[in-house]
Amino acid sequence: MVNTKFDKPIFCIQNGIMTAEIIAIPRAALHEQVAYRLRLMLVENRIPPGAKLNERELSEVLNVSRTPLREAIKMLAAEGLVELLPNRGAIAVQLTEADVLNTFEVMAGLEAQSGELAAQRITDVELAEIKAVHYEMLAAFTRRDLPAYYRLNAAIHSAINLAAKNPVLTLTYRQVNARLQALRFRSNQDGDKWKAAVKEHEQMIKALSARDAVAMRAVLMSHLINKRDVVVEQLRSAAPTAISKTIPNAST
Amino acid sequence: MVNTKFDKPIFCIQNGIMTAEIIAIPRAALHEQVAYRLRLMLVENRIPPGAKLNERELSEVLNVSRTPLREAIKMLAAEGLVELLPNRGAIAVQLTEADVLNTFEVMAGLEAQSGELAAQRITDVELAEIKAVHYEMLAAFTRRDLPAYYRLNAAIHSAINLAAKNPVLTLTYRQVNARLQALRFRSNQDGDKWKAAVKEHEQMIKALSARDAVAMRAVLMSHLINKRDVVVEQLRSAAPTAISKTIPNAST
DNA sequence: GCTCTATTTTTTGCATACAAAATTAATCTG
DNA sequence: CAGATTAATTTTGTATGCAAAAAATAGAGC
Repeated sequence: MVNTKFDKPIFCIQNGIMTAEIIAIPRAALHEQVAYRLRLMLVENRIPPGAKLNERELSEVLNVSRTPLREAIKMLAAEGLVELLPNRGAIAVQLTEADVLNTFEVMAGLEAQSGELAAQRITDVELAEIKAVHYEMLAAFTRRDLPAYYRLNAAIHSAINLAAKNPVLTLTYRQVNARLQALRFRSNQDGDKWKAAVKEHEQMIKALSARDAVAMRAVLMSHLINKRDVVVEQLRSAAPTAISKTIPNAST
Repeated sequence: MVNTKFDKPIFCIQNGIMTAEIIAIPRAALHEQVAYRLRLMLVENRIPPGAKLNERELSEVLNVSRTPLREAIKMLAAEGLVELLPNRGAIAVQLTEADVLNTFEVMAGLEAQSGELAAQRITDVELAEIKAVHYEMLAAFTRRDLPAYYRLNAAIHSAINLAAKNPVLTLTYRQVNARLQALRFRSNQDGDKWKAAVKEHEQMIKALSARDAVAMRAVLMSHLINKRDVVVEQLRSAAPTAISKTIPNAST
C-alpha cells in the first residue's frame, strides 16, 4: 500500500497549533487539540472562573466525544487551570486575592531568575530582537494601544525567559503564568503605573545590554511586584465583594 | 436530622493513600488513585526511565480499565513525569544530563526563594520543629544512615518551603522536584560532600534563626548547586551512555 | 545472508454503552 | 404552604468495542 514507514508526512502539533482549519478534526492527538482549545477558552475567560465544565455540553461544542475531552480536562487539572471535584466534574479555577498574590510572588521569583540567567547567556541577536520589540512597545504605549502593548510585553518577557536557555524554567514559567492569564482583563491601566512599567522596561534593556545579572534580577523583581499591585488593585475595584460562585453557562 | 445522603461513610483518599488492598476498588476518584500509584512507580524507578507504559499491561496490574488509566497518564504528562508520543503511547521521562542541570537550576531558584520567604515568615514553633529535625539528621549523619538522612533532609526542605507560606510556591516546588525524585534512588554520597552538606544545613538553621533572608537565599542557592554537582557526578560515573529524549520542549 | 516489502498482530485512540452519583423535580405529610 | 422524602432526570465515572496506526512477523527478491 504505502511505501515505507518514514516518508509519510509527519504531522507536528507540538503546541496544539494546527495550520489546517478545516472543519473535520484531523486525525492527530485529539485530546491535545481539545486541551489547547479549552486552555484558550479558560485564559480568554470564555469559560469564566468558577464555571462548571459540563462534559456533554463541551463535547458538543468541540465536536468530540467525552473520552478525549475528559483526558484534556485531566491535563488542565494537573496544570492547575481547572479544579476537579469528585463526582461533580471540573470547574474553572477561581483565584482568590491570596492566590493572586501568591502566584505573583512565584512569578516574580521565576522572572527574576530568568532575567538573571538571560543577562549571562543572551546572544547579541536575541538582545537585538528584544530591543526591537521594546521599541514596538514604546510605539504601542505612545498610541495608548493597550492590547498591542500587552502582546508585546508578553513577547518581551517570553523572549527574556527563552534567553535564559533553560527549558525547565520556561515550562515552569508558562505553567505558573497560565493561571494569571485568566485575569488579564484588558481594563485600562492607570496612566502613571503604565508609565512606570515602561520605565522599568527601559531599565531592563539597559541591564540586559550591560549583561548585568544583578540589576536584571532587581529590575524584574520589582517590575513583577508592581504588576502584582496593579492587578490586585483592579481586582478589588472590579469585583468588590460578591464573587458569583456559579456563573450561568457561557454557551453561545 | 442527618439522613440518607450524608451518613454514608465518606471515603477520603486525599493523599492517595488507601488502606484497602486489591480486588474491589472503592468507588472514589479512581483516576486519582491510578495517578498516585503510577507516580510512585515512576519515582521509585519501578518503571525505569525510557520504559514504555503499556496500557493493557498496566490496566491488568492495577485492575482498572484503560479509561481511568489513560486519564491518569495524561495527568502525569502534564506534570512532566511521562512523555506522550503521538499514536505511540507514553514513556517514562528519561532525563539527560542537560535536563538534570536545568531542573536543578530551577530548583535552586525555588529553594532560594523558599528560604528567603521562610526567613521572613517562619514562626517560632516551625523553627523549633525544623531544628529538631535537624538534630535528628545529625544523628543519622553520625550513624552514616543514608536513607534516614535523605528522608530527614527532604523533611527539612519541605518544612522550609511550607514556612514560606505560599501554596503556589509549594506546588511548583513539588512538581519540579518530582522529576528529580527518580534520581534520588541511586545515590551514595561522597564523605566530604556529605560533610559539606551538613555544614550548609547548619548555616541554614543559623540564618533561619536570625531571620536573615539574604543569608538564607545564599545558603540554599549554593546548597542546591552543590547537590546538583553531586548528582551529576554520580550520573556520569553510573551511566556513561546518557542518551534519549528530553523534557517536552517549550518551543514557541 | 541481507534488505525491502507485504501481512499479521498488537497497541493506541476514540466513541459508545452502561452504572453510580448528584441534581432537579415531584409528591407527600404535617 | 413549608419541609422533607422520594422519584425522575441529568451528569459524572468506568468499561467495553471498534477503527486506525504502529510494531512485529513472514515472505520475496537480490
